Amino acid sequence: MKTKESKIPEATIKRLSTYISCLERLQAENNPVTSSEMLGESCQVSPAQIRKDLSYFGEFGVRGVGYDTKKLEGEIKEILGLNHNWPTTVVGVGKLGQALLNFAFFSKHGFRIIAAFDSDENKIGSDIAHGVTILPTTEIEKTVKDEKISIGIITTPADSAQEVADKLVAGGIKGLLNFAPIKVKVPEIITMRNVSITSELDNLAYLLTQKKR
Amino acid sequence: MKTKESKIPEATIKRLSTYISCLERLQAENNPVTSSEMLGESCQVSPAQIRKDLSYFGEFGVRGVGYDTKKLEGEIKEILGLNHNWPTTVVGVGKLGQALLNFAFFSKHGFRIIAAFDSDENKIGSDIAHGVTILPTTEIEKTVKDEKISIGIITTPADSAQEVADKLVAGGIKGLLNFAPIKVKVPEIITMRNVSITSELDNLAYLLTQKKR
DNA sequence: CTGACAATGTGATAACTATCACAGAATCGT
DNA sequence: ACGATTCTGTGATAGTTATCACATTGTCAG
Repeated sequence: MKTKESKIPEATIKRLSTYISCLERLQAENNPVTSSEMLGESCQVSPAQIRKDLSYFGEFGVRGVGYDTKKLEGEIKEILGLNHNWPTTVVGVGKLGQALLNFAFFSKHGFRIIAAFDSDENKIGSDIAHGVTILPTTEIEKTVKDEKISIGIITTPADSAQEVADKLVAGGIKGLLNFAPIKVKVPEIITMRNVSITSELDNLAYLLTQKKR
Repeated sequence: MKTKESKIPEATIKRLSTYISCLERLQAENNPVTSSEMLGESCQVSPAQIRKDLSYFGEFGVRGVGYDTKKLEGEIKEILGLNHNWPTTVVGVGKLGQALLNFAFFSKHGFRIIAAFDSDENKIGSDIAHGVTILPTTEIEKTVKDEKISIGIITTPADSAQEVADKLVAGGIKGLLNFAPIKVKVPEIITMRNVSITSELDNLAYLLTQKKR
């Protein structure tokens, strides 16, 4: 895989991820080969867009034929770096944290959950995390350092999110995914993404309001 | 509020939602008035961007002074339609569904949870939904119709998401927010948004992979 | 071997979004 | 009362992303 010099639109990366699941579905439906048109149909993206997205990274199809679904899935996973084995942790074992820990997706995409943390003593050592060890949040820095954990997922309430992020950063975390409804500040070097459930709902409200007119 | 004819960038709408929570924080920190610079600092958006975003909808500030934090928050909620009291339902009372039902945000932003649905009989009538009635999924169509529910939140596993969406649509739902990791197909008239936790994680993996080079 | 065909890969173009820079408007001190 | 000051609102501009259209390349039948 040769990453062509220039920079890739963020939207392209987002779509690559959806292509993976569409390719999985196409395989399950017995399509060893697909076209940009068929794939586009399957994931609601224009065929030209798909070809353009892929062209940033190389040539994966065969002209006049299409794409090998299985091979293309592998190529995209390679591009996204899903074949690295990312040591991951979840901080905040509330309902949302439990939902994530219960999520088959992780192992399939190369994320290995090393540990979970919570500030509630009653949860320490309990079985709610599907086999994952739950440690007190005081152990975050040490554990991240010792286990070389590179990805942290924050599923705490808003008011402890910043504090938890600081601890993860102190331990040497590389990337953070924040579900708490607040903007967490971290040093430039840390890769940070926020998932804002609230803004998705607000967005929906806006679209519906518009439609009424 | 006068919506100027032209169409608004989706990114603008996304940001408006974050402005709300930043304005709340600024108020909590005793700032009755703020500037585009201070607000920008607070939510990591450029001052020019904020002014441009607001300018699509009217004039909300005072030149030489800034914005009344409380008033601006109200104006943005008005723009987004968060004062409408949206009857809402959650389908799928697993961990993620429970997390959402437990989420104070809803009432503050005008979403009123009318009912929740699950296919698991043991959950019907149980107390896991924070006071919200849990009904069997067979009741979806009727309830949505009777209660005039306009927003549906899908938090089922992937394999029942489409089926559930169909029932909601049959009941006359207006907008859907889908958390299931699959693209659900609905008629054009329905407003649909997908929250893809998987693609956020994939995105993070990609960014980290890049950084290594 | 060759020509008809099918679907990719990509340069050119159009559409959209963000940034810049400054004119305009309100406040405050003297 | 007025000039200095401040910060908004916005037209112009630059930058980014998606779409289009077609040249290119591989397949397959006869």
